[in-house]
Amino acid sequence: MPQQSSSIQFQPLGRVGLVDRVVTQLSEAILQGRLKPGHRLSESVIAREMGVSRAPVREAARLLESSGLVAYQPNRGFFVRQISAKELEDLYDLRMAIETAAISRVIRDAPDDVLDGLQTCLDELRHVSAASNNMQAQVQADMGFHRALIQASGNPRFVTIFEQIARETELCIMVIGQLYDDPLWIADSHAPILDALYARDETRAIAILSGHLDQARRLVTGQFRALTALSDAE
Amino acid sequence: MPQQSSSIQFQPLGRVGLVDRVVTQLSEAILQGRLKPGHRLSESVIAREMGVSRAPVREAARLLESSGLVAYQPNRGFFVRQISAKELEDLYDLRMAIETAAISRVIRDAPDDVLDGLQTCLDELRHVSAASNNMQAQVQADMGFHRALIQASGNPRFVTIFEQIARETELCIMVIGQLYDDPLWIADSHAPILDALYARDETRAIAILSGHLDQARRLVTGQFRALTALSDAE
DNA sequence: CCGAAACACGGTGTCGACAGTCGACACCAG
DNA sequence: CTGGTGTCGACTGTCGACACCGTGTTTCGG
Repeated sequence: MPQQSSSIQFQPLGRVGLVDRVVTQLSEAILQGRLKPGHRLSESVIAREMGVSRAPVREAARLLESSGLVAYQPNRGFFVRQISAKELEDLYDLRMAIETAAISRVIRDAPDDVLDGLQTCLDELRHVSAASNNMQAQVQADMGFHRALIQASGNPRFVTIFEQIARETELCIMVIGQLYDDPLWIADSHAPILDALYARDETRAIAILSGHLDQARRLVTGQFRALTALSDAE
Repeated sequence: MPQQSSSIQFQPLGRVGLVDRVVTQLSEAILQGRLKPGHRLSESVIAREMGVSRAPVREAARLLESSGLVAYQPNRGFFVRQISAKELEDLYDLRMAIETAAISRVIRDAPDDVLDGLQTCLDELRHVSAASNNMQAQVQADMGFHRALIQASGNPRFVTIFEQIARETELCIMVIGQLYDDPLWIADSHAPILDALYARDETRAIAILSGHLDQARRLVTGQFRALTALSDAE
């Protein structure tokens, strides 16, 4: 009866361990705002609710800590990370450093067909921001372009740091709720960067990117400051 | 002795848990070369040798993973991180990005007395490299100056990333064994950076730092490539 | 003699339990 | 009312045990 000859009938069924599943559930809950910043993550409660023991939950929490979504206090446990306005500013400084460095490497090393991949991301971004009112989708597409830019640098370490920045920024934007008033601005502000890349004009590309990020920083931190000041007052 | 009032008689006694102690022991063993890159870290063996259970060892290993000293393979365990030559190059690219960004912030924001702190580090560095033949001490002093520079930027995130870079670089240098032939070069190549900082000349400071790091990168990666090619051949 | 399946072993993944610690609330003296 | 103290519940820190997985070895059919 085991007809299991050489064919491919079954895909490897979710061979993911418990830790990964807990990580997924927790990070989704956090990034969807169901677990708010500052909220205490009780290992016991989570373990009970997910039907697993505390060990995988604990490891998942440590993993989430190193990706910046939760904070750990010795003998007190894990809390959903509360990012301050200063930290958000610092985050944009770091992002500026990484992305400008990535641009230099891209202009120096990346062939034109890699840039074509970026063009695809840009089209996708333009399409999403024109068609949809879903802010989260717009943010995702925006991040997608920057992610592709950094991947094009060929430095995996840039990518991991960017992923962390993206997650934490997303966490802040989640707090804000609504962000852009002009969806078209997004795509239009990315296109000149790609133009400069095709032209291999490093100075111009960096200048434009800096301006773009500065504008985003002002927009995001401004609204974030307003929101946190509001909720602190309560 | 001034009659200290009832405020400070006791210092908060260090409440270090088992995890921290395991982390310390392991990272020291790795950084001192007693555990060589690629070596498997068996939780059970370490736990038995340190007289603790596997749980703290496991957590310590996860911590060391996020600081880049060990690598984790699912269902296989933890291994002392083996850094490739490409990764080492990428590491220097990242370091360049962080340090140049830090310099911009320092020149823009840091008052002169912070720069005086850097001067102290530089003196220390000069003293160590002139007096001692201990390579490890020289590397420490060198990193100390760069660490102070980055701390002066006022962005804690730069600092954490630098700490990670420093640890991994140290891991590579440990593999090499002997590095500098001219100890005086070290101090002399740092001084102009500080001069440019005092002069608030951002372009010059960045140019000098870039040159300095490029030189260090060439020196380190060159020897590293030679060494790893040698040990791969065996 | 050789290849594949069964096996044994050491390892990790997960679990439930117990002791140590923290924070809140009630309690007490002044 | 106020500052300090005792008590308690909930949680984390750590442990030993067991099942499962990966890997090298043995065994068996050809």
